[in-house]
This record gives sequence, structure tokens and C-alpha cells, in this order.
Amino acid sequence: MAESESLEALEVQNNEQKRQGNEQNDGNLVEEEELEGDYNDDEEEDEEEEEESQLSELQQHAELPSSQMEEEVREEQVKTLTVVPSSSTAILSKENDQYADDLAGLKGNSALETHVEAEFKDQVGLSHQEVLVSVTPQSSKAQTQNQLQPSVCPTSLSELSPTSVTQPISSAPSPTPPEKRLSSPEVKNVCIPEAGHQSSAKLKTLNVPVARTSIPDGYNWRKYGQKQVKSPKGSRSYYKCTYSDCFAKKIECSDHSGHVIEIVNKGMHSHDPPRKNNSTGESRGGLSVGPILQTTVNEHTVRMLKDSEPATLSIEPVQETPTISERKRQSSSSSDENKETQIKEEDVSEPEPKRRQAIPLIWQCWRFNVFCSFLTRLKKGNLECPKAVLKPGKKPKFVVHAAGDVGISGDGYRWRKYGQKMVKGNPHPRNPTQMASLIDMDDSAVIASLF
DNA sequence: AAAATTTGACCACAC
DNA sequence: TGTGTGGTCAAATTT
Repeated sequence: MAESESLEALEVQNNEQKRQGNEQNDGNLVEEEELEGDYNDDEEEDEEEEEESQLSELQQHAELPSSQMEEEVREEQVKTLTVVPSSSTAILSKENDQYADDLAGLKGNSALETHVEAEFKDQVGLSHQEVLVSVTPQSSKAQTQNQLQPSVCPTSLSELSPTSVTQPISSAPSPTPPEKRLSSPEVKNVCIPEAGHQSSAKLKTLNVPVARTSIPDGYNWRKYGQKQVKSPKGSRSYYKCTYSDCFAKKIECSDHSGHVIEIVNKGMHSHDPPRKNNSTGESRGGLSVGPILQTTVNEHTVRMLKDSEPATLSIEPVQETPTISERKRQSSSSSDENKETQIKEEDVSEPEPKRRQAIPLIWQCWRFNVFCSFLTRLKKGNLECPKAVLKPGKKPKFVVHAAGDVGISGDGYRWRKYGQKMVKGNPHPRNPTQMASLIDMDDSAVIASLF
């Protein structure tokens, strides 16, 4: 708790510094960033102090020579803190309270976390960044490392961020080349708020690039609009596929902090999807993130669920392609949905039924989120789904919880499931006939079970 | 200079 | 009819 208090103090201090800096620099963005860099430095110093106090504990765990451990810890701090993006106040803001609270108990064992990390590095013998890239999700250690992964996001997003990893880097040539946006401005846009959500007391330095305004799916999207929405508070970005004659669109919903919480795909691409790459692309693209889950949710389902008016609704994905083991894993963490981003595929009555049989509704559930959610439930001792709570008068949401992992779906795209839910009604009613083609037996069974 | 993004305005729809 | 929201346009701005 003392740590969180110091964090608050830091935040206040930082805000003060920024205020002063803004006054002096007249709001110059560059200057502000520099100031925030100073802030990071300050924080780093503070962090180091904290680390000093933790050092003894760490040594007990790792039984490493003091100098060695200290060097390691400092190295960790440097790598972590120096990449904390601008406007990092969000990282320490109240938005983190949720995770801070959730992980408060864990924080009490902060040494343990660091120990785990150190231990992992010890065992693997990799540098921090190497670990971040190569680690695979099989244990809590991996989870912990995964949490740290975001910390390097700003330095080399295109290489290290989970999202970018998901990008089919070496995948076959897509109809349109990968967006250069992948490594650009939007990154900070996403990383920062994400960190704000994902970080906890001990994870305050973490920067989780879970969301970016444009999920790398191999298509080229042109943003044509953005709107602020009140409920949920945040913004909505509108994208169109830049491919000629392609009317595919997608809407990305972000929360107030810029964290993408939902992605709705509308319409089908009139061009071939990116060829899936079974080897390189997959291994690089996000295997490190785990198996994928694939499901199909359609307008029809939404309507039906709406009529049912459940306060909360949660189902398992109905159409998926992962292996049995993957499925097991997914079901084991099916209720993990903290801050998950949702990708929803909405068919917009475009004539391509055959293709749409495999319309994937893939939700990515970052293991980090899963881990945090796990910790939360562990602490609270329940498995409730907070996000499923509906506000009075609001349309019910169809929430599908599923752990995320990575894999190749039947449509040749690479998806990673990270959350799933229904949102407000779709303005484009779906053709029932088409719908029929979208609902396979499993879908029907699941839907039927809901009534 | 071109392309992409941002953002205010506009329109349609629902309540 | 007035208001709020969702979606889109397009000029301005940024990259």
C-alpha cells in the first residue's frame, strides 16, 4: 500500500511538473513529452529506491549476489521505465485503481512478482526483451512476463508489442500491404491507455499495448470518422477498407482512456483475404499469445438475445477452430474478460454466403488480461463477469467470455480471441436467409439453449 | 506533395 | 417536435 501511495504522490508530482512545463512551454507537445521523459526519469529514480528496498527480498528468493541482482533489477527498470510513453499519467491514474485494487494482494508480495520475473530470466537465460518476445504462455511465469511485455512497446512496437506480433509479418502478400500505421502514431494512442488499465501497483511501469486503433488483420483500413460516445464513455472510430470496390468497414470502440474495447467488422471484403502463413507467420504472428478461438455471432443472434432480455448473458463461443487442448484452455478461462477487446463481425447483407459460412468472430483475450482477471477472481473468490452488468434501460449485451489464444481460422485470417460480447442493436438487420448460413449446428444449439 | 488522420458538421433514425 | 445517438462526409490538419 505504501507503494501505491508513493505512486499517487508521484502522479501528483508529475502533474504538477507537467502543469509547470505547459505554462512555460505554452503547451508545446514536444516539450511536454520531454517533460514526461523527465517524469519517467523521476519515477525511475523513485522506482529504484523502491527496488532498493525490495532488493533484500529479491535476494532471499533468487539468492543472487547483491550486485548481480541489483544490476538486473536496474536493467529491468530502465527498460521498463524509459519506454513509458507520454501522457503516462494515465498509467498511474485512477483508472488503474481497478487493477491496483485487484492486485493489491499480490502487490503485498511484490517481491514474489519480481522474483518470478528474475527467476524466469534466470532459467531461460534471456534478456528481458528476449524473454518478452520468446516467452510462451504456459505458466504463471509466462503470464507475468507477458505483463511486462508491454513495457517495451513504445521502443519497438512493430517488433515487440503483442498486437504487432499478431500482425502477419511474414504472411503472404495481402490484397493490400500491411498498414504502415502499424508502427505509427496510433501506437502510443493505444499503449498508453492500455497501460493505464493493465498496470497495477507493482505493474505501474507496465505498458500493455493490447489495443491499437487498427488491429492488424492484413487489410488496409482508412479511418473516415471518429465520434465521441457517451455510453460507454469513449470514442468510436470508423474505418473503411481501402481496397477498391471493397465495402468492408469496421468500427473500433474505445473507452475513455483510448483503450479499444470493441471492434465491429461490418461487411465482407470483396477481395481475397491475406493468405495464411502456417509457418513463419503463425509463429511470429502471435503464437506466443496462445491459441485462438473462433466464433460466429450474427445479427440474428443479437436480436434473439435482445428479446430474451437477460440481465447478463454469457455463452461459450459456438464456432471455433482451436484444437482440443486449446479449447480446454479457453474454457478454463472463459470468464476472463477484463478489458478485453472485442472484435465483432457483422454481416451487412452482402452477397457472399459461402464465404460467410466461416465468418469468424474472433475475440482476443490477452493473456495479460486473463492473468489480471484471474488474480482478481482469485482475490475476490468469484467468477462473476463485471462487464456483463447492464445498465437499466440499456440494451442487453451478449457477452461471450473466452480466453484468447492464437490460431488460424478457417477463413485464412489470423485471429486472436480476446473477448466477446453483444452490443447495442445493429442498424443493419440481417437477412434471415443469410443468417441461416451463418449459424451452424453448434450455433443453433447454443442459441436454442438460451431460450 | 501526397496520403492518412482528425474533427466539426451534417443527416437519419429512435425515443 | 425536440433531443440524443450513430454513421458518414469532407475540409483542415498532420505525417
